[in-house]
Amino acid sequence: MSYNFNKIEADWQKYWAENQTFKASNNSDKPKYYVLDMFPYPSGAGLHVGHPLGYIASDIYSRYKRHKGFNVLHPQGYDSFGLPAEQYAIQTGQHPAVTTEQNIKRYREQLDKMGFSFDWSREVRTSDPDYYRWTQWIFIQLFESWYDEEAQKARAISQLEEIFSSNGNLQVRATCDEDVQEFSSEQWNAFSSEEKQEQLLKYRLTYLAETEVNWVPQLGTVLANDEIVNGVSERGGYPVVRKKMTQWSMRISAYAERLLQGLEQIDWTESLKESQRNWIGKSVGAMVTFHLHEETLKQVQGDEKIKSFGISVFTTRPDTIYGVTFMTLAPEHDLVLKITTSEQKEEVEAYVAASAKRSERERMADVKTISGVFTGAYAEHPFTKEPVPIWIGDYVLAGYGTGAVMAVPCGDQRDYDFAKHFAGQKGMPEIKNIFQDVDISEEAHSGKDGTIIANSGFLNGMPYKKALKAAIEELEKIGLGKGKINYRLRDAVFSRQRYWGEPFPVYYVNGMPQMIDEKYLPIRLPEVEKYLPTETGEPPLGNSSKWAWDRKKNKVVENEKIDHESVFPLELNTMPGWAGSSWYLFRYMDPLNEERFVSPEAQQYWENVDLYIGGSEHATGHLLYSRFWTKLLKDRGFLSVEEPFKKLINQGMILGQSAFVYRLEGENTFVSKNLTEGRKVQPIHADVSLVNFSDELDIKGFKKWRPEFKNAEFITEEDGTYVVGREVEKMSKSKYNVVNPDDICEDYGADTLRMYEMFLGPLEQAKPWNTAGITGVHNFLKKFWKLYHSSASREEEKFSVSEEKASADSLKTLHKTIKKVTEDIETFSFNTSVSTFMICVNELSAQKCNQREVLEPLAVLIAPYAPHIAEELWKRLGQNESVTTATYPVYEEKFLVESTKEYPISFNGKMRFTMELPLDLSKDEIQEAVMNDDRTNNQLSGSTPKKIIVVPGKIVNIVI
RNA sequence: GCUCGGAUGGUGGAAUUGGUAGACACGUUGGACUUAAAAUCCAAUGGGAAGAAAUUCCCGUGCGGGUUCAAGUCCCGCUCCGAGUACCA
Repeated sequence: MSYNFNKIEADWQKYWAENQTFKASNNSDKPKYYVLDMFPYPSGAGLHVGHPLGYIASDIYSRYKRHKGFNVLHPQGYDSFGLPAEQYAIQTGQHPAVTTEQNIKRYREQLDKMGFSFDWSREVRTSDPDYYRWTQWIFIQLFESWYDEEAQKARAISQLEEIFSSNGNLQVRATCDEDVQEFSSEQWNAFSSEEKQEQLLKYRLTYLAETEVNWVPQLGTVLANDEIVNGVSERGGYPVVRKKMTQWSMRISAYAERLLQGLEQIDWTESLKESQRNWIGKSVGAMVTFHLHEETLKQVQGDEKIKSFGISVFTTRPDTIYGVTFMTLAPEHDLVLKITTSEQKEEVEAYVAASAKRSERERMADVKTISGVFTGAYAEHPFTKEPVPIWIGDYVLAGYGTGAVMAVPCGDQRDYDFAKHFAGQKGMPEIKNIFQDVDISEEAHSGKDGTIIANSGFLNGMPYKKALKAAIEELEKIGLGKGKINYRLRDAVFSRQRYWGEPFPVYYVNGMPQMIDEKYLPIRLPEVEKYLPTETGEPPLGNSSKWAWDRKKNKVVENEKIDHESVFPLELNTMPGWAGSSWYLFRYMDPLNEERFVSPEAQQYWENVDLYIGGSEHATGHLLYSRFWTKLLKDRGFLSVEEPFKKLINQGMILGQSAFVYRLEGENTFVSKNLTEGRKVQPIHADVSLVNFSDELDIKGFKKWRPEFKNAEFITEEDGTYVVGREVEKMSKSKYNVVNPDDICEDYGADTLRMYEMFLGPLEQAKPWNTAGITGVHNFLKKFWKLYHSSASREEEKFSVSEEKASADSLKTLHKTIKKVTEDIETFSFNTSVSTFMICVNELSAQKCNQREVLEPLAVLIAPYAPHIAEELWKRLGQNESVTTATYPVYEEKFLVESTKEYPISFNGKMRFTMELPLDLSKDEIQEAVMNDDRTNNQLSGSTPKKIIVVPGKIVNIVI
């Protein structure tokens, strides 16, 4: 029997399923290893060959670890809440749960065909109420937590209440809203319970607040910053506008420092860590208060707050404070209209109005244009007490720092450009230079090293570092500033005005949010007629007639029962896509637990993910949020680990090879690629399945493909073929370049697909898919199969393995292969191990090796890569148990010991010939042997070498 | 602009961390088997020059320098491509 991969693969997939071969146990004496893939969103299009790349790599590693004696957890599930199913529901009325279910079924079929060693008994789906019950529960934990900056951890909100009632909030160092008012214990205790709730909300790690959000009208929802790319929505590419809305937010900013520091402890790629560092955006500097100047104070008479607080700015360069030439406020800054003089009023108001109208996108697109207006107002320099003119300009962002900057043109290029642009105008003084011996006539001096501060009072003569420290100390002394660390990381908006997501376990009493007791979770998604927003503009859940909470009966009841006494309205928003994916890794550890999201025993056994494989597009979204939730759950005592993913590898994208046909403009005639020159043609995507390996189009198939091509004419090459153009693009339906893994499995088998995907190139690298190359891998597997079989005739192939001793050459080949493949797996260089297998099989075939001594370990060695063929051969070798239970072969040095070496002999660094010499020769002996060789004399042609370098075991180089 | 990657035959990609550049595969060409095709097997294949031939020589890892007996690999300066980020004070 020849290599019948379809049958073999179906048989073994069935065997694995029936025997639960890959079921992981939570009790084992073996060391544990947890391998996780980023779970997929089950889209309607199914999987294409790009998706499994990471799954194949993680599967190889999982299988390898099992052979190495580890108890491996390798689960899979679905991120099944999400926008596409809901958009589809809006168009067709089909319930998202129904389409999601169908898509999952299709995904599962596709995944099963590829022979993955997933423990499906642990499958999770984020849209399953038994799962999102715990997402809701975690939300409640966030609500019941505050961040204690003293202890650098989250604590229970009840402890905060105790502190308030005994000491007020004056001594509390917590991460909270900016506008918290100060209160004593007496004041706190006198608050009504509603007032108390209102205050606590400013401390909770998830809170309801009116924030400026990214609103996408076309999607009818808000999105978080990481879901916006280049000013448009990541999904769909719709424009984003700024809008103030009351939304749930996550106080992730509390964890900024720990999220940053934690990166040092984990084994992720440097580029990924760098993305997170940039996103967190730590800058160390100082807050400085500029009081308003006398003249300006008169103007804001009566506003005591402004009078005493002035304008605060954040700066990373307090050492340059004497270089402050002016100040700039963001146009949205609260103070702008209050301090503007009547003279400047008209101009300022016009500017504010104009910049409010500009969208984020416009502002971003147009960075070069410098604009701004003088307010007519002046602040007072904290040290010199001199007046400092106050400007507004939209290069200052309202959302970062305080929305105001002290402008030091001599040290900051943007301030410099602004100053130069408005030089000579009213309110723009000469640029102050406070750097010793530095020329600033052309540009600002932003360097720090070696710079000496001058013209700066007490800072004169100090280098950067010293001046920085001295300035902050002095500011603190006079009470006008203090050292401060600022982060770019914003709190994350957590509400979505969508249907297909987790409902919040929240109802409202007098507008104040209340958590539903965890006993009554899950709060299930209600049924709705329509998935669009309501006529009054409320989120889709507003369409439900049964969406109210009965506090006495503790259940969801009809809206008409709302009386605000015992029945209250429920939250209409749902949670964002990243809610369920922020903690799913822990659920796999204990997926059926009905008491907890994960039991402490299961979690402490599996700890966290040892190896995580997925795409780099989640760098600042999912990967940051799940780190945040893990830290919170650890702080609150529910987890024993600080980080979710110890090691992370990003797999590169597999790109499609689009095919193009060239249509003569305005005609239905297509010109073959090599004849397009000089003709006006339009390239059109053709389906890649209509093109063969030699880029020739199946003309008949093309005519049938789409009705408009039925009568198409073709100008072909001389031999009658039509050649298409090729281009590498992202794989997508609309480009007709999608290659389906099912078809590959059908034609070549899953083992071929698995090995070919690995063979394409390094895991992390993006690479184009080219089906043509797959025959190489397929032929390799056929040759591999033949090693274990004898063929008397073409049809008759019998299993045939000899029990005799293998030759030294064969053992050497085997052990060389074991060594290389093991090293490659450990370093995730799967592409080179496939080549190594090919070399091995080529060598063993040439040696006519068929000894069990070699072929048995070889079957185990290849099992992680090509599990089906390995199982079949293992069985034929007479084994009763699955090959997955076999121990990994051990490489033995003794088989590789060489006695001679083929020395490259080079002249002036260029290799001219090789010489086989015993390895135990000394330097001098080697030199002698080389110098006595005729070929050496030939190369020298009479001259004497200047120098001879001999590196025993490596090379000989003769310098002439 | 900044940050991080990358550039090697017709193609995908190897190269023990300074030591035989192009492993392995695809493609191409030639051959064997076959009535024929497919499949399979064998051989050649970085570019160029000389030779009947074995063979010999020159050029070659994006570009320009450098270090070294020896550079795809290390150093300096550029070009191009990709990813992330974007007025972050």
